[in-house]
Amino acid sequence: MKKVIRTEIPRKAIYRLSVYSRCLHRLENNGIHTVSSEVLAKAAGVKPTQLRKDLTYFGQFGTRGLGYEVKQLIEMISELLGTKSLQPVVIVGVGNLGRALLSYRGFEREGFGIVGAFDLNPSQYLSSDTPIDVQSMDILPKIINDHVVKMAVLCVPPTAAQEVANQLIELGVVAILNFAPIVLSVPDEITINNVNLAMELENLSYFINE
Amino acid sequence: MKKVIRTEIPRKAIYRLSVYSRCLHRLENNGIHTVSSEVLAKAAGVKPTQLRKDLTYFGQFGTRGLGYEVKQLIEMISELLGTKSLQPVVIVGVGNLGRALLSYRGFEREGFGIVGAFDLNPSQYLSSDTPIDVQSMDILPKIINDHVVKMAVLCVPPTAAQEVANQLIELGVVAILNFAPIVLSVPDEITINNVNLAMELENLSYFINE
DNA sequence: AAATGTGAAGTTGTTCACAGCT
DNA sequence: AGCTGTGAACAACTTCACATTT
Repeated sequence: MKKVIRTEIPRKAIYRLSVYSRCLHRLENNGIHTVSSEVLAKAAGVKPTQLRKDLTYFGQFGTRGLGYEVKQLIEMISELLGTKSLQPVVIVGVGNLGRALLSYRGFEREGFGIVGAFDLNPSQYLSSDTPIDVQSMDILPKIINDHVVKMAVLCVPPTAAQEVANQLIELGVVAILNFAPIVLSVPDEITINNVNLAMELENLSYFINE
Repeated sequence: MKKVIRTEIPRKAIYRLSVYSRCLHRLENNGIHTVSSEVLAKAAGVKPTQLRKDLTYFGQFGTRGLGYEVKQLIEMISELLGTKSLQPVVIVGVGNLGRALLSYRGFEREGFGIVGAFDLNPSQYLSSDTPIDVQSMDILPKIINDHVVKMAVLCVPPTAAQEVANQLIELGVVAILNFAPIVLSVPDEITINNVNLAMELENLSYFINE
């Protein structure tokens, strides 16, 4: 039944939850305890009705005549997104981009713990501050098992991406953040999010032509 | 009139052009000269009708009974996206993420030339292979002018993002790839593409809850 | 015969308008 | 009185069905 409900919730609405969460944190830091859909929506760059509709996909969290309690909304969003506990993540493929993501410490800051980096060519890469071990692909199964890893960041070359994705799925990974510029074909129950920086630039380029 | 046509083309269709382009290059490398919407769509992970509809937003490029000429389609897409000539880009904000993007050489590979990196704290950062100069923000106007830069990658902290965006727009930048996790408010004629890695992970996290 | 191009139908996502709480 | 929650209207996007071309 949970599944049925989920298929009815627009993917975009779930993305927006992350946006709302960020805005709410900012409000909280400013000592604001209660917020109306109008104010929060403005901060998030959406229409108030959309915010309200998004929230009602998951339940009723506001008080009519008053608005939403900031703390409670934060709580419920992080509950929904499953970000209350640290989520273990592996990075597979440590070329230029993988290295870049490793030295960028953003993942850790946001509640995701990188429990391993893997590549065909294991090595020790000295990031700006701490050394990071890039392990052999042989160790991948053990690490995924030991840490019960469900999430992977995929930075291998496009030619290898499908194969590695299959491998990850076989090992129990159910969500992949894919940086390889190819369309992965995976079973329905696996979630893929694609990030393609070159595509973002190309897209911008389209809008430049004056 | 050009503008009018454009507003009718779904943003998603323009993203898909990039996908098609990649697939077409792969086909070309495999020595394939002609492709049907069915085959190309499969490679791109979309329905054939969608591919055809997407293309007809821009004109008629196929031959009935035959399909599309690979080379010609590649040509027309890169014409549309404006990727035929090297587009100059500046990176503003060289913290962890900015540094990561600099050492990742993906932009250059895809036809975008980084003509400058800027930060409040100029420095020389030694990337894995070549040293990169991080220049003072004072030089930004000169560089943007000299290279006629229309595109910027924004990696400053969220608190500074809006201000820097305003500055860039003032200087003539019309397209911004924004990595800062805030909603930028800009004039309609400016295009913003947001990339937020933490949000992508949070989104995946939602789908993990078994 | 094969495959594109496209108006129309269908689906999904957004916004409106207002009923219903507090 | 103020602001949420929501069915209904609307808009955007996708898919279908088929006429059209080679």
